[in-house]
Amino acid sequence: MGVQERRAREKQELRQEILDAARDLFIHEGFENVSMRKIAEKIEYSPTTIYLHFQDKADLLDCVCEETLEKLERRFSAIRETAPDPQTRLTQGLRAYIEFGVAYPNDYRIAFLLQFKPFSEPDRCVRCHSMGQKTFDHLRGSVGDCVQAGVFEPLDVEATSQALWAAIHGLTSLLILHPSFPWVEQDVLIHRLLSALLDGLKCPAADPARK
Amino acid sequence: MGVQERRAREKQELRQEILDAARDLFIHEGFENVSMRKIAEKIEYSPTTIYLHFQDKADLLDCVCEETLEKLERRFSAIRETAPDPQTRLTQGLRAYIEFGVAYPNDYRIAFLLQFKPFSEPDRCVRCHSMGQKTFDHLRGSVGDCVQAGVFEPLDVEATSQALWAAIHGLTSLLILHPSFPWVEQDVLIHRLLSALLDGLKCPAADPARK
DNA sequence: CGCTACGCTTAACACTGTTAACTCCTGACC
DNA sequence: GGTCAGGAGTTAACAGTGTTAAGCGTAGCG
Repeated sequence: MGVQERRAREKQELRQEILDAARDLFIHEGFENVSMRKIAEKIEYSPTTIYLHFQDKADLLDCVCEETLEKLERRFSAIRETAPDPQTRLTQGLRAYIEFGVAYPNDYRIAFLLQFKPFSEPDRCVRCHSMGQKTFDHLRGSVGDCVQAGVFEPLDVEATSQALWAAIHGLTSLLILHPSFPWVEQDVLIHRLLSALLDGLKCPAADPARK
Repeated sequence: MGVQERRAREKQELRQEILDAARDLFIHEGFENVSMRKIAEKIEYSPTTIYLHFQDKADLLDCVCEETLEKLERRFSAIRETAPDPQTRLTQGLRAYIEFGVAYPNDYRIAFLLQFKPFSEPDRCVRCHSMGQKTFDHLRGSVGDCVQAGVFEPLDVEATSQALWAAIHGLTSLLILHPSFPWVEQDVLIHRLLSALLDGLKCPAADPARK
């Protein structure tokens, strides 16, 4: 009886242990600098043991990526709870996205920069795919609410959400990938991007104080 | 006498041959799927010959990247010649950037997505670094001209240029890296991003026809 | 002719992800 | 209690990677 449950639990525990080790190494040493043997060494098992719990290295990455997206999703949920109105919810969400990426560059890299490679089978990264959708829903919801509230002109919510994501992803990934570029002060840059974007969407009547 | 010149020329020719083979393979099979041995096989030399002309694989990538940036820079130069006014020059430039990335995804990937990795010595990618600056100068120039011409409000040209680059890089790289994402029609998306951005920068007085 | 310099190759090293074959132990059944 | 099955974990190996050290062979010079 209960022996099976115990075994299953132990198996699950080891799986989590592998995942923790992998995430830790990926983040601190970079995905491509971490070998299966290094992960194995960290958890003090043989390399092949990992393959009893994960299909391959990409599968491991997929699972780590899912956890990262969950973390990001929780931030958005928290903002949704506390933001007083649609516009600040949207603004805070966009800022939080960029700041998340800057604060955890390697997490971000795993989730958005190297998870989806060209020349790889498209049926990969199943886990993080659905989690990614869930995260994007927050953005879509925020934009939709802004339109409903009359903050934005009536516009294509889907296209606008995608455009906003693209813009903030661009800034985040450039800050991560090109740290040596002579960027202006980070807050200034973020503010410049967000204000340009949002000013371009706002209903003129909604904010007469706009100079 | 002249034998040295001939030898130098032959050396240069082989170097270019390696570069051509490498670029071709990188673009068609993806950088990480191309080994030094594959490149060597293509040019019918031994793998170690490559090391007589390039420091290592990353150096090869750097050179390919430089060529790509030159190609992009030539596009911008062409636009500069033909565009009738600053605003259309800027718009066309931004569009051209995105379309370049979409048309040559692997070139773009090499130049902007995997050239600058974290965890790599910062003194790498020397060549493409300066070429990248030259390319960015076009954008900065366009934005500056728009401000001068009164199309844009007086604004921080540097920060705005960087924000614009970030936004279009974001869209370009997402379209490349996440082709399976349910994107809206591409032209709609590009237009949505650009119009939101530029509307947010324009001097209200400059375009009274704005609805 | 002898020699040197250099272009190029062979062989090797220390890795990589991944698989097949094997061991060994534990729990279940007769 | 003895036998057997299953499965967790191992070792050994394969085919490949980037890169380097050592050696070969020839072309050009004195």
